[in-house]
Amino acid sequence: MIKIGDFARLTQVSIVTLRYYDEMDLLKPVRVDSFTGYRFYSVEQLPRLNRILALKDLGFSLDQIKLMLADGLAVEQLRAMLTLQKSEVEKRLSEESERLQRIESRLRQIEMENKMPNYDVVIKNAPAMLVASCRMTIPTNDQVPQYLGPAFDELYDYIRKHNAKDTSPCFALWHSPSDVYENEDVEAIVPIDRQIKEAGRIKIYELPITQVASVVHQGNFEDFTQGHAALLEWIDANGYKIVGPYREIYIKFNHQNLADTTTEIQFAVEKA
Amino acid sequence: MIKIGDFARLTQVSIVTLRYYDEMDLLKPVRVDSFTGYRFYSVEQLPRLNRILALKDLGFSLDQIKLMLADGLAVEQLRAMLTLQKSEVEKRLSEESERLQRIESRLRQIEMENKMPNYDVVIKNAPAMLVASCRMTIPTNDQVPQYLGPAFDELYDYIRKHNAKDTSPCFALWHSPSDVYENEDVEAIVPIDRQIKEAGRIKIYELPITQVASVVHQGNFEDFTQGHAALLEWIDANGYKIVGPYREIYIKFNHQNLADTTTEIQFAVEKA
DNA sequence: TATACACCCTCAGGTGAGGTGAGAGTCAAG
DNA sequence: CTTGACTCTCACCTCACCTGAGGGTGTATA
Repeated sequence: MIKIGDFARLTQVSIVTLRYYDEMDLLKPVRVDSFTGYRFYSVEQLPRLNRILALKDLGFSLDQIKLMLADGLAVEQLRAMLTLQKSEVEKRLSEESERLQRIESRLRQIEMENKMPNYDVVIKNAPAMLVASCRMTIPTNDQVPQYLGPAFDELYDYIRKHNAKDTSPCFALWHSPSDVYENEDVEAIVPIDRQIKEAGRIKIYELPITQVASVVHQGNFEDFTQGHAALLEWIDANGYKIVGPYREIYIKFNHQNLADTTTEIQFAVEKA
Repeated sequence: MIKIGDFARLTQVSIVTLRYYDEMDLLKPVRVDSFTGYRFYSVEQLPRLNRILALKDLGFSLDQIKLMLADGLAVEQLRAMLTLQKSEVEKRLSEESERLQRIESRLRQIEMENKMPNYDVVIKNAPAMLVASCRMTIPTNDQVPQYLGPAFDELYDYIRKHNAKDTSPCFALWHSPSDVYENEDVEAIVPIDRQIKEAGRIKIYELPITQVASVVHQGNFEDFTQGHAALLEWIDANGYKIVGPYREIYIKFNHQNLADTTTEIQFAVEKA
């Protein structure tokens, strides 16, 4: 019979933890004095406690450990739990190593520019949505506004006429690679709230969910290339690769004042 | 002015999280209606939120992020925080990879024996303690009991006579390498609660804190070699190396019934 | 026998980064 | 005026413990 303090010293496990394991039914004292409530342990409990600690060291939760210590658990189940745990640790491992990569890349940027970078790249999922779209070929890059403006007007007119509504900001999709500046294959898109029929060059379809790397650009359209470049650099430095079209989301657009503009730019990416 | 739900959709951050960031003073809505309590955000807040998300992705806590977003923070401090974070991620990375190693080693063991291994190895710190010790050379391995028994008797007699008390179970330290079975250099040790003077072959000193790999053996002394072997195997399979003496801690010893015995065996180790 | 001191108990509350659910108020469209 | 979508606050949950308050227990010493 060993008092909790001595057992704690013996095993190098804190008294609080031992009481917690008691409460969780993981390791019950062999005897609890019904008058004083004192817990008494025995050396025979050392192997069980050590198994608990060893499994905790493998990253299992206390609930899982309780399961694994239950009698009558088949070896097969044990093996399955270990295999599962192995894959989870592998996942965490790769997450941490990507994190490390991101930190190092940001440190390099700070070394070079001697300030916090202007753009923060975020990985997120562009949700699936129903859209009205209008796809076209634009001869030269500087004609993009002349082509996109009317296309969006046409789309908004069309969906209003068909009693649908836009659910979020409109955007453009570049299907051409990002280093092509002639005869670009561009799609003007407005997300809408209900299925309507197609007409002429206006198509209605469900855009699937897509993982994207994104940055937000504020201010003049002309500085756009900076954000664009920062995003491409980040994608490259952090081990992603571009797997789909480039999006420009017109979150806030002010005809009067082009400097008062907010645009999100995104590339569909995957881990390389 | 954007309502919280739209802002959440736009940024792919949950409403609950946005409210939490408001409460934490990380990202305050630009306006809160004083009557309804409705929060209103603006597109100008997107870059700040994206910076928060990017830093969170680097593994920083919200408190740290708040610091990093405060104006007037020098680039030097930023760099320092990133460097610190880098080393912490590196630590976590190596912890996870050791964890993975341990899981794999246990899986291999299960494959081989088709059951959960009998011994669980635990890494812990043997605490620093004041001890009375008696070191000797034992000619052959089978004479160990004949030498250790009287030595412990002598030690317990001595400390009782000098008004000290033992604070935890006695143990033996093997200073010879574990593959030597002749003229072994062994030290019998009893931890005591106060400084007393030395006499003859009895030495009093402070044993320093030591990292050890340990297993508990229950039952017959003869099966001892199994635990011993399991421990050595584990140390090898998990990337540790032995850096100090081998300990045998006599947690429970029963002269009448040698099968009713609990012993902890430990090797001083370090990560290889 | 009084007291000092080391132990032990339970219970409440905290950690981080949100998630869940209840109950109630707000807003726009039909 | 009702419906349905949206928003608010508040309280409680997660996990593996840790901290502290307030009080009881056990043993050695003055």
